[in-house]
This record gives sequence, structure tokens and C-alpha cells, in this order.
Amino acid sequence: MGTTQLETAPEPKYWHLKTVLSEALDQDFAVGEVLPNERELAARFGVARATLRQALEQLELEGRLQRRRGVGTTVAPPRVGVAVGSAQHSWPGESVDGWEPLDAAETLPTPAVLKLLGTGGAFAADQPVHTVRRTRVTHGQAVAAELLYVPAASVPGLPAIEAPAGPARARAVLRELQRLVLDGQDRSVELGSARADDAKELDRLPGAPVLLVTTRYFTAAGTAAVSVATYRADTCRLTFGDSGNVEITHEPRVAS
Amino acid sequence: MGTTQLETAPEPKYWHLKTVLSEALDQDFAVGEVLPNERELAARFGVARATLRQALEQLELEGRLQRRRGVGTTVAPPRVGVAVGSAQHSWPGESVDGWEPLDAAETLPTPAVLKLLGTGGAFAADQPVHTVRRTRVTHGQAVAAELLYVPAASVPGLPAIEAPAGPARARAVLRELQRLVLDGQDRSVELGSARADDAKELDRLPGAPVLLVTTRYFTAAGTAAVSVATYRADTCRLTFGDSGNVEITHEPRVAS
DNA sequence: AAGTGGTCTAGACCACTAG
DNA sequence: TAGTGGTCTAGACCACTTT
Repeated sequence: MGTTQLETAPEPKYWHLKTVLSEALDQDFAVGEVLPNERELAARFGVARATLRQALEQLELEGRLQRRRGVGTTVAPPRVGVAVGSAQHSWPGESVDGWEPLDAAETLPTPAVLKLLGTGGAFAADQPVHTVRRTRVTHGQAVAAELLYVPAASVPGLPAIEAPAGPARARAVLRELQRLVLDGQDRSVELGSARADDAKELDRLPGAPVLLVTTRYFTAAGTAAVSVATYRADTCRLTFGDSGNVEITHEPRVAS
Repeated sequence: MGTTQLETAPEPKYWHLKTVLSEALDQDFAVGEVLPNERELAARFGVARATLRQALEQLELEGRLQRRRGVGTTVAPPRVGVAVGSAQHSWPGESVDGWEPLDAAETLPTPAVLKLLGTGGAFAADQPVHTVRRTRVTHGQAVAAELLYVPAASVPGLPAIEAPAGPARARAVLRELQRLVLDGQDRSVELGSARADDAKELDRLPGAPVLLVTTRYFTAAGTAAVSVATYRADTCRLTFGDSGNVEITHEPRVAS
């Protein structure tokens, strides 16, 4: 009876915690600063560690925190804008934008890749595809890992290449691709979780949230190549057009 | 000694669980089918419910499952491709693509919005902005909620509008905007978590993962409007260009 | 060796949906 | 009212980094 209308909130604890922490980050912490460890934070807020972790997870998802096992939790810098779609179509590797070829190989296409390549393209279902692995580095940080699929039929000049496995071979495939006339391209973005190999490349744990950017490259003959790029969702903001230079802060998005 | 090399995996249980479930989904379940409840699944796999939930969470993040409190866990249909960036620039509301105006209001811009609008645009920091709320429906499902910010100075004709709050007023603002000459636009995509109001609109819980699409609209006078659209990350695949019609399956992305 | 975040358990109760 | 997923707890141990 005597109690005021406090505690009226059916709001989950972790949600409220997240809000409190978020404000604390804005006011009392600088970028790169390390937070108290989880056990202490949990004790300080009077919740179980699992609950505290639920709040931290959300903040990490929003790019506000960075957690590293054995090290601690630090305040993340604002997300970096990473240019993804330029106004002009271009083959991978044509514009110098931080991509680093790693390796190239040859495999049979998985059904998923086949579907992306589409029917009627310059390839056959049982013919091999060349795969090129690249990583992208921005501001000294690995932000993306890419796997490029090029049907052998797309680049007839390729069998002649005898470059040893490694960056040289990857570059050779890209060079061959760039000799074709690019008719158009096509892009989609969706949320995913990092595969083990991509996670390693990106210095994240497997399952970390990533943005999957799928690009299809068209020639007159059909789909000549498909790229699946895995961007770190915690640190990246994908930009299309020329908005890469704008800083976006972490403040509340609106007061409607 | 007698044991074979089983149990050599330092792989987390939930990760392995996710793989097993993922394969089961491919083989033994149809889209829309409901899974056994969490307590039973956990028992069946011999793990704690929290561990089982960790696997389910990942699968939901990847768009393979849909969980609804009080109902159950069902197999999600493939993500819908949602066209976001067309080749042509256009004002919001110009092309008929499923957007539904809800309401319009007037507020003072938050610092974050101010930064997006930029300095030197056709507005002043202490002048109000019109906000327009819209939702986007595709395949009978709400996929996005948008908040459009239009500085009052961008649309001088607007004060004359006396439409009552509601869709009519929202449409009036959009109409006024469309009278301007659009010079260009600018887009970025990042991961976020749904605010309470957006979550409600999208029929999700607060904090659900979303794709934040920020668009800036330019006229000769500067940034005339800014839109922040919140897309359901679990059900949407954002498409740029004309790739919206391609089905992408949930199969393993590669066998490198 | 000490300290961090990551995984896991076995419970409990709550909020929501549907019969 | 019964059944579902969502939240929360208080522990324990593990994997990793740093000193």
C-alpha cells in the first residue's frame, strides 16, 4: 500500500541493465577503456552473471562493446564505414579498396552456390568452380573475409595458369576475370553467423554475428562469378554510395 | 587407452548441437513445422535447456527457426528478398513498394539525427524536424519500420498542412517532399537491436536483431531528409539492384 | 599462476497463447 | 488452464591471455 508505483515495470532486468550501462558508457567511459570484469559488474548491479552477460551481449551486438576472452571488456570505437557498393559496377579486385588475395583453389559447386550461379549461365553443374579467398583490411583491422566463386567456364584462359597455391594464384584468377566485359551486378545483405574459418580470419569466435554480402557478377553469357563476403557485424557499417566518411554516433536513435 | 579418438573436440556443445539440428531441419522437417518443445529437445540431446537454447538462438539468428512465446518453435521459410536500393534515386514513397505511412509529428532533432543531417544543410540545430513513421509489408508480413526525419526548413510548404495526426498527415509530408528536386542519396546498413516501439511494430521482442538502413536524401541545398529503417534481420535479405527474385537456400555456404 | 570471458548445469518462476 | 518460450539464479568448470 505504502509503496509508490516503483517496480511497475515488467521490463526484463537485462534490458534495464543494458540501458543503464549504455548511459554509463556515454558519460563515464572513453573508447578503449576496459570495464570491470563480469563478476564484479554482476555483483555491483545485484544480478547473476548470466543476466549481466545478456546485457553485455546486446551492447556488443550494437557495436558498443568489445569482449575478448582472457583480456576483458572494452569500450568499442564507433563502427567503421566500409564502402561496399560503388555507383559503378566493377570486378572484384579492380578498385584498390583494402582487399587482399589469399589463395585460390578448385572445387565442385555446392547446391547453394549452384543456385546463386543460376541456370543458363556459362557453366555446367558438374564442372568445377575456382574459389578465391580474400580478406579486407580497414584501419589496420580485418573487417571481412570473402569467398569468390568463378565457374571454370567463365574464365577459359585459366587452366593455363600454373601459379603455385597462394596469393599469386588468387591474383591470377582475378586478373583473368577482369578481362571479361562486366554487364552488371547484383547485391544482397543479410545477417548470419561466422563459420569457423571466417571467424578465425576475422579474429572472432565461431558463431559471431556477421553481415553476409552476396554479389553476383553478370556478363552477356550469364552469371560469371559470385562472391560471398562475411563482414564483422560488430565493427562494420556497410555503406552504399559515398556515405563512408560520416560518423554515426551511438546515441539513442529517436525520441518520437 | 581403449577409447578411440572420440571426444577430442574442444567444440562447444551448443555449436555441435546447432550443426546436428541444422541437418535435421534440412532432412526431416518442412517449412512451418513445429519442433518439439525446448524441454523435450534438451532432454533428448542430454543437455541443459540453456545450452539447447543457445543453439536455437543461433539458428533463429540465421533465419532458420522462428520462436514465439506461448506457441512454439517452427521452421522458418527462406528469407524474403526485400528490395532496398534501386538503381534510380527516389524520394520515399515515390515507388510503390509496400510502404505504408502511419503517422507524422514534429520534434527537435536528437544529436544523432543532427549529425546525420550534417552541418550546412537547409536547417538549423534548434529548429524542429518533421518525423514520418512508416511500415513496410511484404508477403503479408511486416518486415520493416521506418522513421523519416525531414527538417522543417526542407519543406517550406508544410506549415500550411493541417491534416489531423495519422496516415493522412504522413502522406502530406511525403507529398511535400516529393516536390523537391532530388540530387542524390546515400545508404548504410548495420546491425542493431530493435527498440521497444519498432519491436512492437515488427511483432518481435525488444532487442531482437535488426538491420538498420540509414538513407540520406540530398538536394542542391544539402541534406533534405534522413530515413532510418529497421528491418527484421531474421526474416529479411536486403537486396540492392535486381536480385530480389532469387531464392537463396540455407545450405552450407561452402566446402572450401 | 592469476585473471578474464566462454560454456554448462539444474533448477525456478514469469509472460504469453490457445484450448 | 495447460503448455510454450522468456527470464533469472547460483553455482561450476574450461579456454585463453597476460604476467
